[in-house]
Amino acid sequence: MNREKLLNDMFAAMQHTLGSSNWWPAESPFEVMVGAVLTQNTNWKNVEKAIHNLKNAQVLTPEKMLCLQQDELAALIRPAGYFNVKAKRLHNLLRWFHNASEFSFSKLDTLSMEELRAELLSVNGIGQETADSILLYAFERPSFVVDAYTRRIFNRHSLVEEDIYYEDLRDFFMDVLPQDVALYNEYHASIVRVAKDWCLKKAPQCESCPLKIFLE
DNA sequence: TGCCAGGCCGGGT
DNA sequence: ACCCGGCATGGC
Repeated sequence: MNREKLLNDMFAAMQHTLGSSNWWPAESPFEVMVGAVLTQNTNWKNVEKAIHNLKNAQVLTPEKMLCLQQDELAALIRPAGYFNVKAKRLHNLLRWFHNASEFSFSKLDTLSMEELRAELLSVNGIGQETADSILLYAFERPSFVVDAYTRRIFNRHSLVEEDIYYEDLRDFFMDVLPQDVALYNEYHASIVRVAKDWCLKKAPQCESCPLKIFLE
C-alpha cells in the first residue's frame, strides 16, 4: 500500500465532510498548556469548568499559578478530576517553564522540536500525548498528536496493530506526511471528531462515516 | 444507574 | 518489556 496517498486521501475525505475544525479553543498558548494537563483522561467539558475557575480567580498566568499553594490550585481545578495529581503536574510543568525560559515561549525557539519534546517529557506528569499536544497546539511545532482514538480507528482499518507503541504510531504519520503544523493540527482534530461523531455513538453511524470507504 | 472521558506514574513481575 | 492499581469529577 502507499501510505502517503492513503493518509492524504483519508485527510481529504474528513476535510470534505467536516470542514476545518478550528481546534484547541484557547485564548493563549499558556491556556493550551494548562488544558493539555487538565484533559488527561478527562472529558473536555470538565476541563472547561476548571479553566473557567482559573480565569475567574484571575490566576491563569504562569506566575500566579506557580505562586498558589498546591491545595489552592487543586481546589480551583477540582471539576477536571484527579485534581491533586494535576495540581502537582501543573506545578512541575510551570517550574520547568520558568527554569527553561522564564515563562517565555519564544525563548525556546532555539531548541529543535525533538529537544523541546525531550524537555517536556522530562517533566513528571507530562507523557507523550500531553507533550505532543503542547508542542503542536501551544508551541506550534509540527509534532503529530496520537491518542486512543487514533489507535482505535487506524487499527480498525487494519493499518496498525492494536498494541502499537505510541512512538511508532506517531512515526506512522510523521514518516510520510509533510512537517506541517496546520496539517497536523487539523488531522488530529478531524480524527477526534470522526471518533466522537460516528464511532462512539450508541448506534455507530458507520454508513455515513467519512472514513468508511477506506475499510478494506 | 454504572460507565467512561483527548493519560501518566510507580511498583511489581 | 509488559501489567496493573491509583488518581476523581461530571455527563449521559
